[in-house]
Amino acid sequence: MSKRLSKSDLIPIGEMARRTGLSVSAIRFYEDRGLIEPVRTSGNQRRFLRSDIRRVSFILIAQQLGLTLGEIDAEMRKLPQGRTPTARDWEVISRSIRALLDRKIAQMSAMRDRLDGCIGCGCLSLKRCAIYNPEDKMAQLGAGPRLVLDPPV
Amino acid sequence: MSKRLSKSDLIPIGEMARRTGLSVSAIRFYEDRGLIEPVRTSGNQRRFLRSDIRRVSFILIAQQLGLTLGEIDAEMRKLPQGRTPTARDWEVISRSIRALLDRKIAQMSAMRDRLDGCIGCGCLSLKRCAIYNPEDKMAQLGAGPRLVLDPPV
DNA sequence: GCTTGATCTCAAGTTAACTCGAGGTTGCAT
DNA sequence: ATGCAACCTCGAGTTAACTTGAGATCAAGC
Repeated sequence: MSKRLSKSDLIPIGEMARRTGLSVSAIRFYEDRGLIEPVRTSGNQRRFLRSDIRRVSFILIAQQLGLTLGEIDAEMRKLPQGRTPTARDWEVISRSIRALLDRKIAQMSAMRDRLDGCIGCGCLSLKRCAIYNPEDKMAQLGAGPRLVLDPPV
Repeated sequence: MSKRLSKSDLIPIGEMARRTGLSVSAIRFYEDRGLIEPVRTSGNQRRFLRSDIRRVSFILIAQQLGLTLGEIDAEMRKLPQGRTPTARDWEVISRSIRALLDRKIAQMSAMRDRLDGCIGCGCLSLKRCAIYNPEDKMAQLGAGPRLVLDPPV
């Protein structure tokens, strides 16, 4: 006899929302982004697997770490079957995230140190400022929305 | 006799763009945001003062430091006459920016450290994860666009 | 006086990560 | 069988920091 799917194994979106703390619309949005792929009932309603809760948890944790949904998606697609991460996967991924965080912190620290050297100089010259012009071209931040570090405190 | 305004003291927008490295549209945008206030010719064209170059430089430097235009605007309005910052002003402002940067770095470092404790645990549980749930409610990141630390490398 | 390049305004598009609302359908308990 | 909460889709709105484009006007040299 095969393992039956009990009713409680297929979770509707509202319950997903309650269990993960996300809003219903956010969950739908993640589906649009391709981060989760619920099945559908005959009546076209979403039904999630229990493993999707873990998957969403993973997304939320990674977000707390400052990854964008794009970066998170990339990490997850690196997994063998594109599957919900296991404990082992999580270890691999979290190491790579750590490296990413380290780089970002180093970048900000460098900026702060340059600022220290700048306090009191008052140069305010684009041509000479150590911050604005550290070794020619650090200003690779590109177009579009700029570096946003934090919401206004 | 009064000091005459020589032609070269009133800078048109195109020259501003060349001198600051900004695009013409970005300069207009900054004006819309109230960050700069050029005068107008009889024919309604913008003319900038030399001091506006310093003002724009200041904006660009502060942006490199990770401040939003809103934060920059706030800093500048703190100045005595809402004037283009002098060397002394710059010192005061840069100290306050430094403090801001320090806070942001500390926040990220704390997150990274929590990640370290997490590597290998594989819990992936929203209820128990130290990252997702550090002392109840660190998750004050709010709605709207999330923490974006860096453009994709 | 004419041409040409620089400017002008205003509206709409871009990216990220969602939210909100309208108008319509499903699923489950009674 | 019916009522109603929960679900569905789709389009538009939000914020930040700009860009792009259309259609019109200005400034300056020849």
